[in-house]
Amino acid sequence: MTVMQTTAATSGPNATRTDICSAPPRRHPRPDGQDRYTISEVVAFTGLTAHTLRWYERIGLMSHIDRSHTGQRRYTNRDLDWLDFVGKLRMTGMPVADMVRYAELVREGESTYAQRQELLAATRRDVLTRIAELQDTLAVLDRKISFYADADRVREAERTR
Amino acid sequence: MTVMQTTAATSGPNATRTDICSAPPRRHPRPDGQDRYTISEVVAFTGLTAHTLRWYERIGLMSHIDRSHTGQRRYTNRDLDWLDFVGKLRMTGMPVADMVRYAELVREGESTYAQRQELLAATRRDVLTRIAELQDTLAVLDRKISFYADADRVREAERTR
DNA sequence: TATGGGGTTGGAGTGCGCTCCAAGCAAGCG
DNA sequence: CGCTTGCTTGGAGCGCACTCCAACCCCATA
Repeated sequence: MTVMQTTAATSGPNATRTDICSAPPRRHPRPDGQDRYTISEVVAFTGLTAHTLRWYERIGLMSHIDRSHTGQRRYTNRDLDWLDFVGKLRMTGMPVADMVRYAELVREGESTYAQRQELLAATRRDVLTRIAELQDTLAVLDRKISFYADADRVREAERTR
Repeated sequence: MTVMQTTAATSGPNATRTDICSAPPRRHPRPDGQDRYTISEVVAFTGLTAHTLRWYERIGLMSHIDRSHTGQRRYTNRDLDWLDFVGKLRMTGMPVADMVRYAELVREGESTYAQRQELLAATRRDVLTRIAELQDTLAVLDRKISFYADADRVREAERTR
């Protein structure tokens, strides 16, 4: 059975004073400066639907998105990073309401660092629990699968007996 | 970061010809023979609600449950084992409809061994993917958490400067 | 100028997995 | 006997996370 390792990351002193802390090693479709993506581009990049993107904005999961002169949304690289992170949180099973709460903390600024840290730490604990549960499930599946494999072997033996 | 190991299990030739293959190392509340649990006992054991237990039966996720002479449900150890397994499948994110499909295969008997094996193998692949995704998420969380920890440190330093 | 292809909105609808309700029945107890 | 407790049923309702609809706007190309 393969086993993955979690890399503990360091965020150096170059961490900028931005909403989205600690720049991820992600490559953006276009460099900063030319990052004014239409909603359909973001759909293509993220796999989310346009409905979902607009809905995220309505419920406050994304802060106000830039608009073109005709009122169309123009997403930035930073928005993509945030969507990336939201995707991670979604995978942990965190309810959308909690993500909105985190987004609000981000909008409130640096004074909420401690609360954000605690929220993420709690999430981290949940994730560890989830992983352990899944490992457990994996063991059960392996047991059952090998039961069926054995049954197959036995039948084969009987057939060629 | 700790890492769990998945134990590959063997199911010996003592595997009985039962619906619920390969007996788990689970301890039952009462030994076989005295296992006629009321619905509220099962609620206590499993953490599910009575509503959910009845619903599981209605949709075919559990085969018909024994009844007392007055028509009340009496669950067996085997039923508990099945609920245990269902709980594992639920944790993988498998839709209830798929679990019902598996339950149907079990009811159809030995002829469906191959299909069951394939279904479980697919589930197993999903679980591995999920675990990998969660490990990934963990790395992101760790990065952000340590960003906030660093920010804390810096502030502390500034305060006592 | 018409047509098509993108985008906008508020609000309604959907699918899943429960969750609850109302009405009723059987057993045990004071 | 009345009362409580625990169970029964079919069907309705709920919360979540989308998902879609209708009506509209803007702009580029034929």
